[in-house]
Amino acid sequence: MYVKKIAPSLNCGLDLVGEVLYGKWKIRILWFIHEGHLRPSELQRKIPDATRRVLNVQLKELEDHELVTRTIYPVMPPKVEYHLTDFGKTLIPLIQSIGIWGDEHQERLRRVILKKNELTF
Amino acid sequence: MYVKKIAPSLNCGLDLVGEVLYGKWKIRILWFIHEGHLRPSELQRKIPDATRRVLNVQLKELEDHELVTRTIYPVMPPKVEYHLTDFGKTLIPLIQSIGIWGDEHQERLRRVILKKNELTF
DNA sequence: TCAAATAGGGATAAATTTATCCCTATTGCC
DNA sequence: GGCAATAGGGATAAATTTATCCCTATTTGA
Repeated sequence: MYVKKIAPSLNCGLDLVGEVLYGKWKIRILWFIHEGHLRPSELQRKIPDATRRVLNVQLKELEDHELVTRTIYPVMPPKVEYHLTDFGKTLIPLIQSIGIWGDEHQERLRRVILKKNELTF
Repeated sequence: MYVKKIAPSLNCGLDLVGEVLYGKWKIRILWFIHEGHLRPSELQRKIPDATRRVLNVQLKELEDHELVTRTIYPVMPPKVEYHLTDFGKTLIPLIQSIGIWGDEHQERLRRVILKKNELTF
């Protein structure tokens, strides 16, 4: 496991949120769990651009940060479900607002993002 | 300048938001500009944990993404001001909500973040 | 006259995050 | 019997992001 060398900034609310939500897929993971995609394999299908490995890593961090719980069912083949904690649920309205903002400004966002990258792909 | 090798995911609103807000200091930069800290040197004083260099880099990206404008005053010593664009201003309510959530859950966030890192520092 | 403030960029190193690859185990299905 | 689905972890490479260091220029003030 990677061990940090630089202490995080924890000065204000925004810093703290950054520490737990900063991760390429974390917000989407929380959203899809909220939508009822509870099992790792379902999440992977919903987020095909993320590798299985990185989903596991980020789920583990979300769990450590008490935003989700992990339940293991002792069956074979293995079955695991993630659920939002009450704490995690309090983030849903925020994530929803962010998603709505992104959807509303979709065309513009797509344009400015591609403009910056157009030489690349 | 760094050129990306992997195409970004641009499937949904959340993906798009991620592309423009993902950056260690971007949200805080937007917030402080909103608060009236318009000049690079002021921003640096507000965010001492970020280096001058990385602030410049992230401000440039925010400008490319049309969230802020950069105004150069032809005076000496140089004076530059950043302002939110109308587009950028539409993000402020979201950022405010995020900050409030972080402030409200400050103790808990601090605890879970430090728990994960306690072996490190 | 020298230091500090002002703004910013290039080159490179370091830190961090993601991706790739491979391995474990069990059950049901063809 | 072999293959897919299930869940996940270790080791390592690659990608990406941040940090460090140094350089340009000008004016004001000590």
